[in-house]
Amino acid sequence: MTYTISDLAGEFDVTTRTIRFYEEKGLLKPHREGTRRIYSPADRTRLRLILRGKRLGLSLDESAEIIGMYGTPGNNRRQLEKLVDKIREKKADLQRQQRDLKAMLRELTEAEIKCHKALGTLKT
Amino acid sequence: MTYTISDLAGEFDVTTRTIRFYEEKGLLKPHREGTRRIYSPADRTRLRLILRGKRLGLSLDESAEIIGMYGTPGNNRRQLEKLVDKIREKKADLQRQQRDLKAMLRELTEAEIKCHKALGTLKT
DNA sequence: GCATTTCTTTACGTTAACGTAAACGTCATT
DNA sequence: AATGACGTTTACGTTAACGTAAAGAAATGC
Repeated sequence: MTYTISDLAGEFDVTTRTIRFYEEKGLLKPHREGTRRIYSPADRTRLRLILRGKRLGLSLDESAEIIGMYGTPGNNRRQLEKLVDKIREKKADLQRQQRDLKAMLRELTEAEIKCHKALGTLKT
Repeated sequence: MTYTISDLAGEFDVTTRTIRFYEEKGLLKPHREGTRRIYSPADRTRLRLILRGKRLGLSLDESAEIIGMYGTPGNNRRQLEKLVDKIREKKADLQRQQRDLKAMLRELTEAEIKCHKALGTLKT
């Protein structure tokens, strides 16, 4: 299965300009058929991951770095250990973000409850 | 207790320019002592919330909107219901973000395990 | 009292992540 | 063969969130 650029743009609700921009930045390298871009399922997955990173507030560079970590790890020992360290760093970042998220969710829930109480006293 | 601008800049590791910028955008309104800015604990809290929003990838406008929801809700019924709706929308956004976060954490953990296995076969 | 630090305003500069427009190729349909 | 629908490259424009620099007032240390 393959996709055109507008297939993916439609599916993920972004513009074709955006997808080309990601390619320009080296995040996607679709196969070419003549001059046309042809996207594989793997390309589609990469785009999905990029957009997910975006929703988490990551820059494109950060997303690229993280996606790079999913690839097959080299066989060099030194590099492997370095990769593990980087993975742990990213995980730590995300875990902090998770704490921030939970805190904000708690506060919003509190605010919601306050609204309900205010509505309650208003019903009379 | 009050704080100067560089107190807060130091504590939260941002520049004074950043803090003034937030004020320019209407996110902070410190009291003035002559021409000097004086920050109350409430101001400090607002700054903390802004920076937390930033870590979550929110824009300043979004953070401002959310912080506004924590205030005392009006007494108008119509407005209260609208506020509840907005709170629920934000909560839904954050919950999606939470799913994205967990997915990414899972994948990073998988990658980490792959590295460990690779290191294991390398030890021989 | 003088230098140094800390504050102020004003204003132009910078980067990321696209938007927008022009100008053109190509394929399917009418 | 002409009309659209879709693709391409090239290039300038835009917005958010600050950075950076200049020029000066005020407080603080010695």
